[in-house]
Amino acid sequence: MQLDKIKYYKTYPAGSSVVLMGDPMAFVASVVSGVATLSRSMVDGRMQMVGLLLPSDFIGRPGRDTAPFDVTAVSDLTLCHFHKKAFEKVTRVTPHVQERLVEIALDELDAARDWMLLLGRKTAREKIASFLLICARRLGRRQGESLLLELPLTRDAMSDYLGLTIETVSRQMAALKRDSVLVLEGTRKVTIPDLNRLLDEAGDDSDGATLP
Amino acid sequence: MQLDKIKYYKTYPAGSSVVLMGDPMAFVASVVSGVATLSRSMVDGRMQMVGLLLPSDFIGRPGRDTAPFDVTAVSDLTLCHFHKKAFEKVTRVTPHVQERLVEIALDELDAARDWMLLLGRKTAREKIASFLLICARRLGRRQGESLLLELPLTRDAMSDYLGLTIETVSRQMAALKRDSVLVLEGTRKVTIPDLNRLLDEAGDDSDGATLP
DNA sequence: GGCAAACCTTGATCCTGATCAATTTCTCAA
DNA sequence: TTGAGAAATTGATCAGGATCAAGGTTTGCC
Repeated sequence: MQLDKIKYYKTYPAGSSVVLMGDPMAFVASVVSGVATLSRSMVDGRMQMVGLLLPSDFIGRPGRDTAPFDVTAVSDLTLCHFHKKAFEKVTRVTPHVQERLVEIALDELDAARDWMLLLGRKTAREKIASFLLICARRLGRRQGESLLLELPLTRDAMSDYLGLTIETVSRQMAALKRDSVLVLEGTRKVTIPDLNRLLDEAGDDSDGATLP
Repeated sequence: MQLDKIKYYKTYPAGSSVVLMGDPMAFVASVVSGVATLSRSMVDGRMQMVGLLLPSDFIGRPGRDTAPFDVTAVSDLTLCHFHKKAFEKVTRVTPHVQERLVEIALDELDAARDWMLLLGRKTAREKIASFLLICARRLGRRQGESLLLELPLTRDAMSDYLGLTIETVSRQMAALKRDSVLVLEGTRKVTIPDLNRLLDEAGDDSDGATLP
């Protein structure tokens, strides 16, 4: 499609900033590899992650000029960029792409609203379970009865995702491990022996987890 | 515009349900008068408001069939409906409207992300102050130095908005009143003598509040 | 391999907001 | 105007998660 002509790749090292809040944001992009986060923060340093971007996810705000959040590479990250102006010129004459953008925005909105329920009403244990479930859906690989998963975030980033402290994350991970809801190998490799068990722990209405 | 031909009005009494989670949602609409809320809830009854709709706001999910949340009229409510199919037929050939839909979705997404920061990281007092600020921006009327405001929600609905209990909402309202951040006349009428004071209490980076 | 820095865990204590329990104040219909 | 139900306030107590404070483990660099 026409978009192919205006794209270019760019990489960011783990920990580096892609965009800072308030910066002009002259591109849209999609994640090729690696993990990025969107976050908002308060003057005193408190911060809340408001978006988690995995490969194939879209970053950008067609029609907007400045970023209302920080975008950070939490692992080495490769983005496929499009100059925003050029991108907009294409979309303006391609209703199909416009429709897709509405689609993407609504998906993010749904995710944000689930996340709001998590932040506002779930217990620490439920938050951890919910997060693992979200990761499992995107990154999990079946292995016999159980599900193997490599966490995309550090404990610290998980605490920013969930509105908790790092200590509480650590303790609840330990608790879920103690209760055999999960098996840990190191800090990032998680095995989930029984997905329905995890679903219960997350407190979600169990519409049977469908997975890759 | 073409949309005028396919619209119709409908009213809902205070407290009634407009759409239930999982229901097919064959319309899009905009709020003419009254207040509606979007909310998600858990099996055990815990619930979190995820959207607050005031006059001129848009309800609906072009391209989606079922509602992932409850829509409730919290006051008597009048909506201007459009059959979704007809609406989609119009938008498909009207890039301008498509663009507007992306715009609307991104606005909601920004609001959802601020809301996430509030839910995940703010104290009860900051939550209340932030909520009053949001209301003030949409509904406040200048009166000399101060700002007059009629709250669109009960204490109970405020607690669902903020991820608190009704008792905490009541106590923090009392505390802000005690500290002269606001003046209450009855439970719904609020006067804000000094908006910057409220801004400080909300913990937001103070980009001077601009108001009607 | 050795070392430093980052990352993670674990324990003790504290505090904010939840919970439980009465009242009190509104609202509005008869 | 009155009375009943809804909405809101207020008090006492509790508990989940934050905070403070050490240690223990990885990771990666020289």
